Amino acid sequence: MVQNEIIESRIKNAAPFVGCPPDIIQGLLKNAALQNHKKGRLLFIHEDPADRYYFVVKGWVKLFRETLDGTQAVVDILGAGCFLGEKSVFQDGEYGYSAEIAEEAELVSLCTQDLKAELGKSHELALSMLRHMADQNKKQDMEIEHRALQTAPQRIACFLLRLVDQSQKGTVITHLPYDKTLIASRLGMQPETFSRALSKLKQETGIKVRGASVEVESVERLKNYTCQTCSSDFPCRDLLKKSG
Amino acid sequence: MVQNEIIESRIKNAAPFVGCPPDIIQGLLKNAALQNHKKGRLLFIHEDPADRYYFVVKGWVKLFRETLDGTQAVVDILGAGCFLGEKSVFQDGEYGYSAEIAEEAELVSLCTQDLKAELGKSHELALSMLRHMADQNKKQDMEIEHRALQTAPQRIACFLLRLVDQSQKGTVITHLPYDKTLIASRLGMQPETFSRALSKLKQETGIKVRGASVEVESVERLKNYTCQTCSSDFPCRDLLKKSG
DNA sequence: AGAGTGAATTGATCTTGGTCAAGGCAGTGA
DNA sequence: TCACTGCCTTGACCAAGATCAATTCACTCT
Repeated sequence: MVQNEIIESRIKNAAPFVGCPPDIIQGLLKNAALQNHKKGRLLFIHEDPADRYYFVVKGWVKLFRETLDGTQAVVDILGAGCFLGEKSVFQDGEYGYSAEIAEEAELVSLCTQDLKAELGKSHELALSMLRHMADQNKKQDMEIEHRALQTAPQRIACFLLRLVDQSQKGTVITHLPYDKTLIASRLGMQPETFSRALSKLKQETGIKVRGASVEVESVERLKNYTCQTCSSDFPCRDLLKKSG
Repeated sequence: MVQNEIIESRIKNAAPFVGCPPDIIQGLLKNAALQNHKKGRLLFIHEDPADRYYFVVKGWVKLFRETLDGTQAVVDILGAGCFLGEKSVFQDGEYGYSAEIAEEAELVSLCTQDLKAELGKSHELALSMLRHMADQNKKQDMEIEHRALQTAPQRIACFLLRLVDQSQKGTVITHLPYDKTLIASRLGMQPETFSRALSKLKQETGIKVRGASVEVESVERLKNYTCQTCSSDFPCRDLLKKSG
């Protein structure tokens, strides 16, 4: 059971599970499995019956929905430390979106039935899951606000601010975590718009971009440019709380 | 304690409280009070410490946030059967938005401390609150999708479809629940855009509008016009579940 | 009935981002 | 090294919705 120990060490401190007694954690992990997936692999499809949910150890997963007329809307891109499909337990046992591997990923696959069962047993688990859901809620709230009020360059700046360690002074260098096209879809814009908006952002805030690496000369300047049209002060409240 | 009985009868079957044992309900209502408020009354402000949360018995409440540069973004408009401010319990005891009476309203004001205490005691309450939060989540998901993919006339049509009893055949007549300006802000558009989009909708789907009353000749035609750009079939899943 | 108020409509113009088309650039594989 | 592929960028044009300004409409108050 070496694999199980690895899984346990990675997952037991994840947001929805903190503070749970060990036997509940064991119950949750009863049917867990560590998996590796290649880019492009489809994990599940919107409205399919949900038997598994997942925890991201490494890599990136794209969540999206498809409309009747075929358009694809990206819901989120999840990285290490995030869960996906876990909310199906409260939503008639169906997935609320489709999920596809965006960059080669290592996942823990878990059983939704186990989650349901343990939720019924453990009050602690229910409470931390509640906190987790509330955080998700807040995150979506901000997403709605951002999409409504921010311009394309501001949305990119906001994305960058969330990448950099905000406590740092002076010049900071970061790397875009995945393709620009994917970032664009994550931010709800077209690749062309992303490209142009990034150019504008360079002019306006003095950042420098070469390939995937971004040099932010003054975090302050980025904040001034972006956070005016936001209802909460920077650093954003949801930054410290991870898990999708 | 006549007032308490009135309150209890109205609130005990609300989504987050269903299936709770009577003593827990009593605990929740310990510091409850029935209130009447005039239009324009500010209930609480974004990021203020949250001591009360509310249940809407009658009327309409506007939820919104204000950005640093003064723009107001409407989060939602809540009617009878909805809660507001209840999520503060999981969000560091702060309100996630400001709330203002949009149309003369009757509310039950409840104590967040009591909610917190009872959540700690009752596993049932935690579980139904969890379901409630999941529904909210789904609702927000749809909101994001709609704002991204629907045109202004489609958003209005979607709003109308949610007003009419969808099972009805033939011509249906509804009434807009509040001012057009308010509906516009709820749908994230300007009043002018709303007006023009409504005209277009009249042409395209044959609906008739006079003042606040709307005559829908064919619900089917409205669906065809709107639901193409949506990822879930009509009738939308979230329709049956109320409570904001 | 008439004045006054706020909501709603309409027109003209502008801005943002989307769409379509054409290249450019970087990494891969023979 | 050279083609091939996919990602990214750039340009020209378009469409949706925002903005600004001017009425018009509906309702209340006197």
